[in-house]
Amino acid sequence: MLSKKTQYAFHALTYLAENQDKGPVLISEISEERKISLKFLENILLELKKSGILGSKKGKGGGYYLIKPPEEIGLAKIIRMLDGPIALLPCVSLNYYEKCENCQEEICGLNVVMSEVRDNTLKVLENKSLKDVLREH
Amino acid sequence: MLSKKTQYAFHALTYLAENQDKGPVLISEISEERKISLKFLENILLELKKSGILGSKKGKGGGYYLIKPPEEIGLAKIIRMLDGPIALLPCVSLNYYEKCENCQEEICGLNVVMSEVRDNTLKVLENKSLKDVLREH
DNA sequence: TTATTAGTCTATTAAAATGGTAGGGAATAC
DNA sequence: GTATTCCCTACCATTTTAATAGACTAATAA
Repeated sequence: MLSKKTQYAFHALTYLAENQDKGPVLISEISEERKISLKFLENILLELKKSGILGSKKGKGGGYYLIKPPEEIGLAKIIRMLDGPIALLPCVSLNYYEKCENCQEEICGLNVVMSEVRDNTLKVLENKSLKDVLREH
Repeated sequence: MLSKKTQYAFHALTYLAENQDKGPVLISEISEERKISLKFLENILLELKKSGILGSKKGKGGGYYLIKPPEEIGLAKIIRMLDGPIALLPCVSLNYYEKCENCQEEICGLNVVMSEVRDNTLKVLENKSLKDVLREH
């Protein structure tokens, strides 16, 4: 399951996407509209900024904003940034690969099946963007 | 990611499947062969027994054994038993459904995408059995 | 230049989940 | 009846998760 953090991130990002025309949006506005703890949301948005998805502006008229159009922000990327691996096993993860301790991958049947699961999942997540999960699109 | 518990369960189950002819297998044998902490493995096997996948026999000559042929033990079932939901969001889980707090499912784009992910994942996991992950099959 | 606004950063915390351990109890075989 | 083996309950340490606190910095407006 996705963590609350990632779920909140999706809420925040879709809100930002749906209000792109308004310029920078206040953390507090997103927090109120999407019912997310203000301070928790602060951390999340900061992390998204550091990952290069969001820009920000301080002072009056400031806030957060998307720095790329929604259709260029892939869902898989968002999940990986906040939750880490998408794969079900470390030994089949493309971005967070780790060798299995007590199993030889070459003859491991699980490896094969879990690779298939991963591919099926990524087929969806890598081809869908923020735009695909907006209310109006 | 699957928990260690579930990963160990797969190890143990494949070991049992590969040694079905030998009758009941000792926990300690599985523990040694697959390098799993004995006491932790005890808990796991017990849980699998309670879930109706394994049988056991006490005393000399005792141990654990599969009570169904490997091809009848689906991978999705094993994961759900030990790790819970397979879906990425509670609101798209078939077996552990929970309503999202601050979103209306009818108009939620994430819901649609995550349902698709779930279906793609289950397409694999529900159609593969223990037999499909054995070394020799 | 000062007050205000709004994001930045570090630390802390409480609760839950994870991974593992301990040890006695109960059933079975010999 | 004793050795064997699973059964059961409780416990523990560590990590992760979700959330909070508060001081700090940058931008803007008056």
